[in-house]
Formats: sequence, structure tokens, C-alpha cells
Amino acid sequence: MDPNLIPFFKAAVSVDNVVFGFDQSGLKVLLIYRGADPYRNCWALPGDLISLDSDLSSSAEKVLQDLTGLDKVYMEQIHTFGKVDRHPFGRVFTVAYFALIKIDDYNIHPSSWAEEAAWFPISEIPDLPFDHNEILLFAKDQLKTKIRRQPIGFELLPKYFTLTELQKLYESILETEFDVRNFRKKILSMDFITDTGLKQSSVTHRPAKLFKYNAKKYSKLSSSDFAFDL
Amino acid sequence: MDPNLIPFFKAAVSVDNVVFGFDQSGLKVLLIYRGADPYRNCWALPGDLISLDSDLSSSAEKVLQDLTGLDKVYMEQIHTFGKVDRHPFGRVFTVAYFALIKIDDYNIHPSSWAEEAAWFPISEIPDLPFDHNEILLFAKDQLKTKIRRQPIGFELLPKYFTLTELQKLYESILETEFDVRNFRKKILSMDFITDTGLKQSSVTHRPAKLFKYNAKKYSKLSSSDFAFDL
DNA sequence: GGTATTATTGTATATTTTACAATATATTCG
DNA sequence: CGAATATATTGTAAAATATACAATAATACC
Repeated sequence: MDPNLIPFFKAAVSVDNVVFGFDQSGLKVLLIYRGADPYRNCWALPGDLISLDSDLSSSAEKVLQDLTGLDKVYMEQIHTFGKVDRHPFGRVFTVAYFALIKIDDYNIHPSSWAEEAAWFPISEIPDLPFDHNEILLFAKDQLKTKIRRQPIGFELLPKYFTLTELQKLYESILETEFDVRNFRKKILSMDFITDTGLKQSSVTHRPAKLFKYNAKKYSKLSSSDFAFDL
Repeated sequence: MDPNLIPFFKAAVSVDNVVFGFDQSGLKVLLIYRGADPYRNCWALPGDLISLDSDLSSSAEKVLQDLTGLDKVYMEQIHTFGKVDRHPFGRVFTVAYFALIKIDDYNIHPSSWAEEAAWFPISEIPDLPFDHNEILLFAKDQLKTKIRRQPIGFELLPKYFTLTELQKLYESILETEFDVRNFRKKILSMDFITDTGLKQSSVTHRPAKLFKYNAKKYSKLSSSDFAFDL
């Protein structure tokens, strides 16, 4: 390598994942309990330095898989953070991703140096190390923006869901409330959320119809000039 | 440094800027003619490796300033690209930014290893080195999305502009056409584009009124729950 | 004064959004 | 079995917004 270039090749890159989950109690974020320095014995976003022999996007998946056991989840890059002093060990740029998971479909298995992993309600996140507070804020904001215009909310719900669940999901992410009738009209008019013919069971009241997201219909629509906005 | 960490700290990070400009002939992108390896003697996005002693955002500004003389321009981070083989000299992650400039307010001064700098119409971009084609595509897409919902189009226009210019700007970025009357109604109803009382001069026909973007009014509006969408 | 060129404006109709409450369907309990 | 309980489901009228469409106005130039 040209000796002039040597000082440039001394950075590390990490990935930090903001993993969102949703259940009846609301929106949650997955944190791990760090069993390694720096910030050993702190709750933090699942993130790690990446090795330099795989692509960035593969590394992002690998970091998540290694620390939490999560595999094949919906992930999206959100921003890269690069303050000089953000990492005590040296110059580390971190690429933040958000991930959306169906909370009941996965078992979280903390491994590698993650001693524990737990879901924290979005409103009860402890103070986080590094610049993870900033990253989380950024991710929340991004989620809020994206969920209004892209069909990613379904990644947080079971395959079959009720319209009430869907409404609660939107309400808790957007921090607002919708009129039940208008919400349903709007959702169903979009035509890519379809009735499965099935109904809820084991509830102690009128069972709700179960719907599912129809990705094919959505991609047909979006390839014309349709766009939704909740 | 812990010897286990050494292999992680061997990456370089670069910034690549997609600089957009606009004039009566349409949307343009600024490219530089590379006078350094790799890809010497190619037109490319103005980008460079960053030194590891300043923050990422400052580095982005510095790279642009060094190569083109552009200073204090509107910049926004868009995405980080990290394929293993994207750079022939080693593992280089690149953080892409887009920049919007008022094309007549600046003189471009190529310097450092940029031998030339020139505006290319968006539809006549040559094949670019590295993954710059992909980056440009990403930037165009981002611009298209953002300009519809955030008041960034004004960064591409002179301080005082006509509604016709504004309409042409939107039309060329969004690749669509608007009805003159409806476009004006919508723009003016948003209330943060205000008549300066001035008129065009030295035109050979009816002079148009000059308007300007009122950032204060916009921030007042956007802090309530107003949102626009063109 | 006439011509050429672009700027500016209004109205009727269609569509979308909003506000608002009564009825339906299941379970549980007495 | 009927009543109570709990949530699901649905329609309509009014307001707001978006759309389609063409005539008149203001300047420079000849």
C-alpha cells in the first residue's frame, strides 16, 4: 500500500441495531446486557465491530444474529454516526440499522458477549452507552416517518392480525389516535390488506376478523403511481 | 490496543457527495475529473478518503470544499455503501451525502487532485467509477422523495425566484407536470412562500413577481402539525 | 398601435377527509 | 336460557381538498 494511504486505513466500523417489537402493551426495543468492554454490564443496543471481509449489509445481519439469535428479519439502514470520540477504543464509525420483528415468532437467544437480551417499552429505555441514545432517537423518528408511507408496519404484527391490532400499532408509533371507522375505511380502501375469512378464537367477546398483508397486491399498486399516507 | 482488536481497525472511510444544481435547462450534477489514482482521468463524484481526526459531518464538508471550493452548502447524509470490493485500494466504506446549491451563487474552483469540475445534466451522466452510479441513483431517489415533503427545493433556486421557476424545478425533479393554476394555489396556500413585491427585470415579456422562501414561517408551521406534500 | 411572449387568475365538479353513535357477535354468569 | 359484559363492525352528512379547464394582463419589441 502507498505509504501516504496508511493513516487513512486505521478506522473500525461497527453496526448498531435498533430492534423494534410490538405487543398489546405497545412498542418495544430490544437491548442486550453487555458482557464485554467497553461499557461492560450496561444495557445497550445490540451492536458490534464488524470484520472487514464481508459486505456491510451482511455484517449487519451477522451482528444481530450473533448477539440475539435473530435471523431473516426486516432490516433497513438508517444513518451513520461518526463523532471522533464516540468510542473509547479508537475511531469507530457506526452504521445504524433498524429491524422490525414479529415479537411472538422469535425466541431471543443472547449469545457471544451478550449476557442477556430483553424487550424494553419505548418509554422506559434506560440511559445507554456510546451515542446509543441519539441512535435510538433517530431510529424512532425514522420509523415514524416510514410507517406512514410504506407497508412496514406488518413486519411488527403476526401474519394474521385484526384491524384493532393494526390501529393500535399505528397509534402507538405515531403517538396519535384515529377514529375507528375512518381508520378502517382508509386501510381497507388501500386494498392490500385482505380478509382471510378467519376469526379470532379464545377471546371472551365478539371475535374479530383476521386480516393479512398482501405484498403482491401492494407491489402491483406501488408500481403504478399509488401511494398511501396515514 | 488489545491485540484482538487490531484486525478491526484497518478500514478507511470516504465521503462521496452528490451535488445537485438547477438552472433553466434542468437538474444538474457536479462531477470532477480525477487527477489521482485510482480511476485517474475519469469523471466521478467529488469524494475522498477522510482523515480520522475530525467528525464525519465536518469531514463531509471538508471533502467538498477541498475538491470544489464549495462552502456552507446544504448537505444531508443519505446512505453508507460498504461492499467488500468497492475500492481497489482496500476496505473503504463510503458515506454518501447529497448537497443542494444555488448554481449561480457559487463559482466552482476545482483544487486538490480534482483537475476539473463541471455540471452534467442529470440525463447525461457518463459511466462513473467505483459504485458511484449506484450512489447517484440513490441520491436522485432521495431527492425526489424529500423535495415533496420538505422545503429543500429553495436551496436550488436563487433567493428571489418566480413561481414559474419553482414549478419547473419541481417538474424536472419529480419528472411530472403540474397544472399552472393548481400548482400556484397549492404553493401559495402553504403560506411560507411570500411575495417580495419585486418583479423580474430585463425580460422581453410580462415580468413575473419575485417570491422568496420564508424559513421562519415554515418552522412555525411545521412545529404545529402542518405537513406539505407536492 | 400592433404583435409576440409569458404571467396571472377563478369556478364548477369530483374526490377525499372528517365528525359522529348505533347495532352486532361472541363469552360468561346466574 | 336470558341477561350482562366486552369488543367488533358499520354509514352518512358536511367540510375540505383536489382536479379540470381558458381567458385576460403586462411587458418589450417592432
